[in-house]
Amino acid sequence: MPYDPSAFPPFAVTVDLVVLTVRRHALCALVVRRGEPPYQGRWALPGGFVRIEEDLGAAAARELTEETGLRVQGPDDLHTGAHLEQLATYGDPGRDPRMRVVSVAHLVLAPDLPTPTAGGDADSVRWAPVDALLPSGGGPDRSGEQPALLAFDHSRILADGVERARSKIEYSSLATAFCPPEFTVGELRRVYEAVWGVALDPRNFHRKVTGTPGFLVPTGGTTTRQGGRPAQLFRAGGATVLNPPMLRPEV
Amino acid sequence: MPYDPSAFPPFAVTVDLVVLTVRRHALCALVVRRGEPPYQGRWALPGGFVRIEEDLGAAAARELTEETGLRVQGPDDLHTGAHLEQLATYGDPGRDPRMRVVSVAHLVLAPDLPTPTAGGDADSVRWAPVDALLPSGGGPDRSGEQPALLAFDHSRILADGVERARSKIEYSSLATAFCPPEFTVGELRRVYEAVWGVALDPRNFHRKVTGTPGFLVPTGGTTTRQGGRPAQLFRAGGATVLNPPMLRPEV
DNA sequence: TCTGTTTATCGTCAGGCAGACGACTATGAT
DNA sequence: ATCATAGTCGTCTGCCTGACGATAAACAGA
Repeated sequence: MPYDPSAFPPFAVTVDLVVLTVRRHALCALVVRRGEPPYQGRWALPGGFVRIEEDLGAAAARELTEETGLRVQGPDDLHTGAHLEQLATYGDPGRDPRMRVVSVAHLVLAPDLPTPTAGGDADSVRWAPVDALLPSGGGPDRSGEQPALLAFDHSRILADGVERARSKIEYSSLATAFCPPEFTVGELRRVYEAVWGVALDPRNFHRKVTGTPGFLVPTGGTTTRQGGRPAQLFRAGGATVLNPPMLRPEV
Repeated sequence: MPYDPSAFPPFAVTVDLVVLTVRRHALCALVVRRGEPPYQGRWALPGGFVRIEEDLGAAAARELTEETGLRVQGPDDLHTGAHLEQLATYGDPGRDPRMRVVSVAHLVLAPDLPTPTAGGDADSVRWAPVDALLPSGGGPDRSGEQPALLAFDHSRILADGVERARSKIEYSSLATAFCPPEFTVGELRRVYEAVWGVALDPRNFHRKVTGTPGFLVPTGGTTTRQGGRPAQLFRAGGATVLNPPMLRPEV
C-alpha cells in the first residue's frame, strides 16, 4: 500500500488504566463512575485521551496522577511509586458507540493507599474487589455468565490485567509493588494469597522468598503491626526476575 | 476531563508485524525494503494502516496475507496456519517524522516456507536472520552499540518480538507453530535451539517433551528426512501451557 | 558386506527444589 | 498465667532436571 498522508483514517487514541492494589486481603481495582452517556452511571476504568505530543506511557502516568494522585515509580524513587507497564491495545470497531477509539491499556500495581480521591470528585472513584467486578473469575465454565458490570469492554481489559498480574508475580519480584517500602515476609505472602486467591504455606513461602538471592533485603528493623511475634522488615532487592519462579498451586 | 467528541486529537493507527520463522537452524524475521522516504532503501517490518472499520487483529492478518501470502491459524485449520498475537503498541511522538503514528505491533510465528513473495514485488521482501538484524543480541553490555539497522523504531519492536517468542516457548506449546503439521522430536528441538541460540541435550529434551501430557500426539508414522535412525512423527497436542515449563539454560 | 556416521530413543544416577508438616519463638490479649 | 497469633527454623519425601552411558536403526562409502 503506497503511503498517502492525506488518506490515513483518523482514530481517537486513549489510555485506559487497570490499577490494582491489595486491601484487606482482597485484590482490588480502581473504578470510576461515568457521569455521561454512554454507560452513564456505570463503573469504568479510569482513562482519557492521549495528547498529540505525548508518549503513551506518559499519558498513562498523567491520567493516573490526575485521577488518583498516585505517582509512578521513577528511576530515583525505586520503592515508593507505583509500577506501570503497558498491558494491551483494544481497538474493536464497535467498542465505543460514538466513534472509532483505540485504547492502549496499561497496568498499574500500587501499594494500599489511604483513599484515591485526589483529582476528580470524591465518591465517583473507588476501589472495588475484582471478584465483585469479574464474577466468573473461576473455571472455564462460562455458562450462565452474567452481563459485564463495567462499561465498554472494560471487563475484558480488567480480566486481562488481572491475569497479567497473577502470572507476572510468579516469575518476577513485582509483588513487592503492592507492598509499602518496608514490609514483612508475611505481608508479602498475603499479597500473593490475595492476588492468586489461594492459601500458601507460611513456612515454605518464607523459605522460598528468603532463599531467592536479590529478592528481599533485610533492613534490620522489625515490626509487630501484624500481631504475633515480631517480624523482620525487608525492602525489595535488585532482582527483577525470579529463577526458579514461584509457581502458583494448581487445582 | 469531560468528553468532547469534536476535540480529540487525530492519530494514524498502523499495525506492524514481527514475523518469525526458523530456517537452516537460525531464527529469521521477515523484512521489507522501503521504496520511499523516510528511510528509503532501508529494511523495515511489514505493516500498514488499519482501516476505519477493521479490528486490529484483522488488520494484522490482512497485512500478513497481502505481504507474504501466509494465512493465519483459524479455528478449523489448527495445524496449518501461522500463530498471530498482539505484541505491544509503540506511540512515541517522534517515531515517524511525518506525523503522529501509533503502531500496534503483532507477533507471527510461522513454519518455514518456500519463499515469501506473495503480494509485493519479489526482491523487496525477504527472511533475514535476527542475529544480523539485532547485532547486540547478547548480554547487557550495550557499549559500542551499532546504529539500528531497521527503519523507524523497528529494531526495538523486533527485539521485543524476539524476546516474547523466546520466553513464550518456555511455558507454552507455541514452538510447534514453527513446525510443519507433522514433525519429529528432533525437529522441535532444533526449533528451540534456533530460537534460544543454545544447544540442548537430545535425550533430556526427548524425555521432557514426550513426558508432558498433551504436548505431542504421535501420528504413527515415521520419517528419515533428518537422516539417521527413523524418528516418530508427532502433531501438536491440545495442551497450550507447559507445566512445569521448559526453562532455557542459564549462563 | 562391513564399518563409520548420524540421529533417535531408553536408562541410570545424583542434586535441587517444592509440598507436607513438626517444633519452637516472641509478641499481645484475657 | 494462659491463650491466640504470627514468625522462623528443620526434616522428610517425591518429582524434576542435568549429565551422561548405552542401544537402535537408518545411510554412505570402502
